[in-house]
Amino acid sequence: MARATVNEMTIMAAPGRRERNKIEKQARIVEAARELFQRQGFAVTTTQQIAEAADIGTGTLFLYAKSKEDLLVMVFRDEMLETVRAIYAGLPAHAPATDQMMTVFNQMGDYHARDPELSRVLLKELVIPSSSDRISDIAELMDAIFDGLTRIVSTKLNNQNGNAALIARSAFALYYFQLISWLGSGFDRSWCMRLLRDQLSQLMTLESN
Amino acid sequence: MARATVNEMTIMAAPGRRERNKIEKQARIVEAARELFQRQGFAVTTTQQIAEAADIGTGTLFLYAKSKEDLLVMVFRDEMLETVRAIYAGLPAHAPATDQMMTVFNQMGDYHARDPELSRVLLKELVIPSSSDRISDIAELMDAIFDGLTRIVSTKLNNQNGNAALIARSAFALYYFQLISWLGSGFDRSWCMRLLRDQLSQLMTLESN
DNA sequence: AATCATTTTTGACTACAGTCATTTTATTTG
DNA sequence: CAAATAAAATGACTGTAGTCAAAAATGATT
Repeated sequence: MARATVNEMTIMAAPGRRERNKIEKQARIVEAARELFQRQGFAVTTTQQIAEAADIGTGTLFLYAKSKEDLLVMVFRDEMLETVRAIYAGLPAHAPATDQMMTVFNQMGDYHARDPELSRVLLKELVIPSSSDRISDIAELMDAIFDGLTRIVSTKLNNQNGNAALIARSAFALYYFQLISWLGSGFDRSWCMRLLRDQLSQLMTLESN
Repeated sequence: MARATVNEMTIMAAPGRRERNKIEKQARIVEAARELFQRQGFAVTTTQQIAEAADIGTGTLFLYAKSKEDLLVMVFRDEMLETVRAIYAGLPAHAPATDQMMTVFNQMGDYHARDPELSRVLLKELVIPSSSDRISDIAELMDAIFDGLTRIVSTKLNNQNGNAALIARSAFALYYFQLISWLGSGFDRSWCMRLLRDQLSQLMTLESN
């Protein structure tokens, strides 16, 4: 009878009402945070402002993000994944491995150069995340980058692919360190990039003989 | 006469009273901070507590450190420099370069393992320092590490030393990234170290042929 | 529909880092 | 030595991130 029907609907919509509300709310929060961080900067934006813009209570915000910094990672997460994929997609196919890698890293650099202030805070949080949720998010992002690099390395490599993964990881570590030198310690960007190129080409020379 | 004598003394002690007070006060602050951070942990220690333990006013603290985190870097600065020098001094002389480097990095790891919680906060601050004073401090520390690594690399290397410096820098970048993976993202320490060893030996193989 | 149980939201509240106008202390000058 | 100047210290105060006990919303059960 009617009862059964109602139950069915309830069950079908089960991962529904509440779940969807949460997702939609989370999206609102992230959007509000993005807009405010980008327009005003991280430091001057208050969590109150974000909560207000997302039309939720102060306390609610911290059910969705562990901290203000955590929020910043949420904001960047999708955008960075997207960016990384776009970079790999538009890669000149038949260039030497070092050049290809430098193209990737330069474009990632461009991305951070759009708002160095914000990227600085982000980097701090990427290094030591404040929640385990964020650790997985970051791992996902890094894996995407690793995979791309591994592909670049292995196509240019005649030997086993166990090495390719290791080299890709090394390449990323080298990039990361230069990123920190640039954004964190104020070294000149192009100086860092030149150094990185030297390091990468050294890394690749080893394997190509 | 008396006047002349007084003037002389005043002049001789000129880089004196005030300067010495400041230096002594700074030392008291750093000691107080060290003791409290190590005994209680960074998060639960308040700047009030530190000021009180150093026997100064709340506001005075921030004339000597730009922030609570800055204070932590001050605490670690000398101790780390010391540690690094000790590590290099006690290095087994005739081991392969990779082994020597791993000895260095393992001992640095031991140092951080004593208080991972504190090292986590420290690492965050090393990556993006909050004052330019600290940038120089950190640069000094890193240079000390670089120099040692460069020495290791160049003794084991037949070719030019321009390469040695570059390799040393790469080696450190690889270490840094594994340190972050371990302390920041919770990867297993020995897993990170094994990976690092592979990366380093790959790096060194390149040059030895 | 009414009741109960569970999950989610809320904003008043707390604790604390960092600031700043005022006061204290050291140094210089007449 | 006293007055004037400069440097350093101070602690009451502010703004804000994050908490938590109470309330509202949702869903289940009869």
